[in-house]
Amino acid sequence: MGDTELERNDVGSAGPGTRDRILRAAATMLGEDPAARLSVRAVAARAGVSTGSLRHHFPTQRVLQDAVLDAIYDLVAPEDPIRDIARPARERLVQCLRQVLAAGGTGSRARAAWRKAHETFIAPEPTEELRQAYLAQERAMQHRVEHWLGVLADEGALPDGDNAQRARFLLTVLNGLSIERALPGQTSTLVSENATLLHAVDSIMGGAADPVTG
Amino acid sequence: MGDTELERNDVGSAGPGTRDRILRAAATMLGEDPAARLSVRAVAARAGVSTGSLRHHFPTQRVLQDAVLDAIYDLVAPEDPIRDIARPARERLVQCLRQVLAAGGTGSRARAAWRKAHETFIAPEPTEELRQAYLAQERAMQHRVEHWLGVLADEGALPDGDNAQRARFLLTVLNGLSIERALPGQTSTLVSENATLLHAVDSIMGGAADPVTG
DNA sequence: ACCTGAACACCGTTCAAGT
DNA sequence: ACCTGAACACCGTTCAAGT
Repeated sequence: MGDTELERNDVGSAGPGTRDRILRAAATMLGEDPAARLSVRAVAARAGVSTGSLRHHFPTQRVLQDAVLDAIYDLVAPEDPIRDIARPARERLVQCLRQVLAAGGTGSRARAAWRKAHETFIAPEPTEELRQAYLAQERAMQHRVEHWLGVLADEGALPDGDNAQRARFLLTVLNGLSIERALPGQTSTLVSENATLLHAVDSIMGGAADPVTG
Repeated sequence: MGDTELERNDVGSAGPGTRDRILRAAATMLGEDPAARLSVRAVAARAGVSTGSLRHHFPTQRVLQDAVLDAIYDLVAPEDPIRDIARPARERLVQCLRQVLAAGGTGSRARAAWRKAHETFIAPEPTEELRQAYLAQERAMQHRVEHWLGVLADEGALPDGDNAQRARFLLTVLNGLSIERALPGQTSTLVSENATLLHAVDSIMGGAADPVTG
């Protein structure tokens, strides 16, 4: 995996090639509107290509969307801790998740973040447009976590299984931890948050016999 | 609250009424296949009703799906199922957790619940008084979950371990699922929420070898 | 108020046909 | 191998028309 690049034009000859043009068009559309749906026809039209041609390069809509996300991540995030093969797999995964969590901040920053989330996504009536905007974010996160799981699976550190569902599970745990950071509890955030994260990771890695209990 | 019922036929007169028939049809379809997509036409046909009529009772697809979930939870969870020794332990625990989740509602009710939570606990500066108020709630929930774990442990259905930490973990998952219900995603709430809940329970019961993967 | 069914504007995927 | 565009079988939503 990881064979996703936006550019690799061979010699002078012609322009970027159809595959790239499609990827570019889709990325541009996402740039203009993060909630863009990237339908076959819309992307094909934007790339100046037929739907059949698009399907030839990206046999399925899911493949297209993943490829676009991969291409964007390739541009934007050169490396992350998941590739640090010196350290054990589960430790790296926890590290990655902790990074996501850290982005939400703690204390008043966490509260501000959720205030924002509440204002934009929860308070207003959920129009179709809003739903799409949120789904775009969610899909990006989901894809990121799935990417990490994919790396571990390639190493053989993760048993075969439904990585999409595993990612959903981990994201739910992250959401739970994140909202708890914004709530006025005290609870040994330091200890119990970490235990929860570790347990969640262990539960998908199938390694530990009796997790959580410590 | 709790105004979601599958049945409440008045006197003799006619059958269940269109709204109920639709709800029943959808619930049946979910029973047959938990991954059913519940499209307008499929549900309408199954209920023996026109798409227009379906739309009259459920103005949007999202409303339909929320209503079905509410109806199912209403049917299925009348009172504390933890002591129902006829059924397997993990099933009962899932049931209890689902009940907690159901109390938060779906759709606009879920959003209202989180709006309230936001107003009272997240938005204001966390005074000591506020923290105590929240902690009281949290402790109640924690205690409830620990109670369930205690019952299962007494049966020998749960390996020895730190039930407090296990409860914390489960509450975090519930928080995550609950906030996701208030967010405008669509994501097969029906399927993936259930998978997440099952996985969370399996992970603390230490039973399954390779959970989540299905 | 409740219900019908056609119509509209979209989907994703398939495929014979071209170059 | 790559590309085209029509065709198929679906969507969710809207709406004039009936009762």
